[in-house]
Amino acid sequence: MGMALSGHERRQAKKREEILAIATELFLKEGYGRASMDQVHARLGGSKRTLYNHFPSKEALFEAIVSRVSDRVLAALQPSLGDSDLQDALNRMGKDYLSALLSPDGLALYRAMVSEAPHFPELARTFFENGPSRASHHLAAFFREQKVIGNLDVDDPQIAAEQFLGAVRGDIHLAAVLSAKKFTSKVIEKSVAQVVGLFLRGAGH
Amino acid sequence: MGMALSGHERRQAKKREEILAIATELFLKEGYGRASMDQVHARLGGSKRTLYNHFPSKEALFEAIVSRVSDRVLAALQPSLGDSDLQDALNRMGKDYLSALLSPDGLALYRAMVSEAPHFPELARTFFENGPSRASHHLAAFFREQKVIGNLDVDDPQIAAEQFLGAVRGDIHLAAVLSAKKFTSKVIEKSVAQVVGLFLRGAGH
DNA sequence: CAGATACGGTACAGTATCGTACATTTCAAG
DNA sequence: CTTGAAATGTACGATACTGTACCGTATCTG
Repeated sequence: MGMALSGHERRQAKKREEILAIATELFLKEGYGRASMDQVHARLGGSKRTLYNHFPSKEALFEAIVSRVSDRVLAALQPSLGDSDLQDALNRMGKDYLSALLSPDGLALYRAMVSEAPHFPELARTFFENGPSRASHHLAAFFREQKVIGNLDVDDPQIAAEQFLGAVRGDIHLAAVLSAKKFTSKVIEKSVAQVVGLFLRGAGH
Repeated sequence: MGMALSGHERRQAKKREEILAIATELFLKEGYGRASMDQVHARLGGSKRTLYNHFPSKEALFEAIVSRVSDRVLAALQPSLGDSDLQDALNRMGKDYLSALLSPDGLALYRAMVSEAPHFPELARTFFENGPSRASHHLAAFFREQKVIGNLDVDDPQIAAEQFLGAVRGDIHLAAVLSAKKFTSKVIEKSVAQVVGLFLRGAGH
């Protein structure tokens, strides 16, 4: 790894980044349907041919964008489940999870995937696997550990994890997706704390 | 109510229904952006002018569609919380709620609203108020009753209701939205049952 | 320096979009 | 039967979209 890049390759990579940066902003803001290659080209300047040299079609450009933003957002979806207190771990985990979902990129990515899933089934599939599914599996593994130790008593850790995260999303996530209204971290923390409280009373010890 | 309809009014109303039926199918299947007035006109037959006489613009037609489908779907979101056993009531309620969300119209409506919320903020607002918000308020009222009776012990019934419904949705709803995969009622029932079980252990008595 | 490669700028094809115009025809009411 | 509203059929504007063609310029490599 770390292959030396020739001048042309560096130049090409730089243009590619420039295109992706501009197109990402536009696509996430306007959505796939309303964003146009002409708009990308207008903000990018230069020739339309270079744009189509880097990305042979609008779909290809969209897929590249989603792939990049996914990596950026979904990385924050499997936060540290440290070895501290169980309650603290769940609280921090829930807060990080919800914060990632409510970030501008998180919301835009969610909208884009829900909107275009029927036309990009493969993309939707990998999004689900690497995003929500991965997050719940991560938490489920933690639940299994805690179950072995005896800190937790749940039937099916996998389903429990999915439902814990669902409860954390609550109505807040959908409200944010629909209205672009901001939620303070106070509200997030309080909501998460109540989920954790109820969950531990139901499954703790 | 029950105003006598003249012949012209009946005729007009019938055409309006015909347009709405065709357009609803198309818009829910293709989404607002990909569906076109020309497609509606092609399937409808007749003149384009009549189409535009009933609905002055594509946006107006979309709003009428969403309003109708909302009424149809969201009616099933506040199912009966009968006066029977608490556990049974929650199970039946959760199953009805999730079934409505996973119905073809429920999924299509959800996709449409998430997709177009930025461009139809007013519509998105009423959708949220009459849909998810109303459902959680309905359940919260039930929780308050049960709290008074002493069957339930929750801090904030409203938040508890939102989180209960969020847990019921779990990952199933998103998976259905993204992949159009069907879920059997067996899976739904089992998932709901586990939520109810955990919830009642945490907040019961 | 010579040749290859990427980039710039503009024009264009071909199609699709929303919405309108206009002359004609069906249909219900008085 | 007369009158007026609703529906028809089809042709258009005007614009926007994706993707291509052509030709000149700049930048890196050998």
